Amino acid sequence: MPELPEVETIVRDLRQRLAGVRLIGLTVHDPRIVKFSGIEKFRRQLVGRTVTGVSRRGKAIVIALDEGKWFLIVQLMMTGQLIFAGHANPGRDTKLTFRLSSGEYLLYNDYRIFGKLQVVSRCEEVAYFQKIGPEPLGKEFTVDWLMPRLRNRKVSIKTLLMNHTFLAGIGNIYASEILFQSGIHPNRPAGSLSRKEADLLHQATIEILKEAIRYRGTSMNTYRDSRGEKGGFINRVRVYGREDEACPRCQTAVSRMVLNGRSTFCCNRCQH
DNA sequence: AGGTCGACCTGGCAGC
DNA sequence: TGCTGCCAGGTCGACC
Repeated sequence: MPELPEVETIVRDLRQRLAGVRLIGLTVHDPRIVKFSGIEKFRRQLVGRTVTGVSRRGKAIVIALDEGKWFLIVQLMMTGQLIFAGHANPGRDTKLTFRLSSGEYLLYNDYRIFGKLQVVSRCEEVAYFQKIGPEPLGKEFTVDWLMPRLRNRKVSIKTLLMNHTFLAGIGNIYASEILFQSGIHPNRPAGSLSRKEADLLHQATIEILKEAIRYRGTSMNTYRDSRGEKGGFINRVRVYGREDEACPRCQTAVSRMVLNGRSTFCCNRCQH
């Protein structure tokens, strides 16, 4: 479900509402969501600790506890949600309920149970952090970084954009949107991009992600922010999920194809 | 090494 | 109505 803009939206909200808040209780409604330790250990690692910071790396939420002695790492994967509630009533998909010292509750919902929550003392212990590439909105991501890394790659540029060991945080929706914005066809071998095209791709990546954060992300289906609200970028999506609708640039029908097993949307006339 | 594919899960929906 | 098959925003490991 959530990609970089959605996770960033959630992180900014959590930072406001969780800073200085103590976790005073934890109810596990579905033990299958506790995957990295036993339930009792998981509870002991969390209950009584105070949130001292919230940040993001790739699509993972990093919640610092007790001045960074511990970290709760949350990967929402496809269908995870972190939602504040004024009551403790779990919904059908609620897997965890945190009771907060602020009087609120924080629900972890996840109907497919793909999500991962783990408590570590050092973030480097998390396998995902060991392998992901740079942040697309960070200083390291420049055309000079990008260009040599495209060279000789035969994989489609869309598949490469979604590869988190290459670049962190871009998933299926934004890969299609970024390529439309760049005028580059998703099918193009990554190594075939010219310097000019790499430049367009670099610009579009930053523009689209920033715009999506400004609109609080995209809700195709299950994404909700920490208030339980949908993301506003759904109204600004150019091609994703718009098969047969008019391309916003040239009015040609948007086409859908499958690349690497994932739905991919583009305009065959605007994107080369 | 780089690239591709299925597995992990559940539920909604289209089609018959 | 009720069944079947397909689809879904991510990540990992097995395989070629």
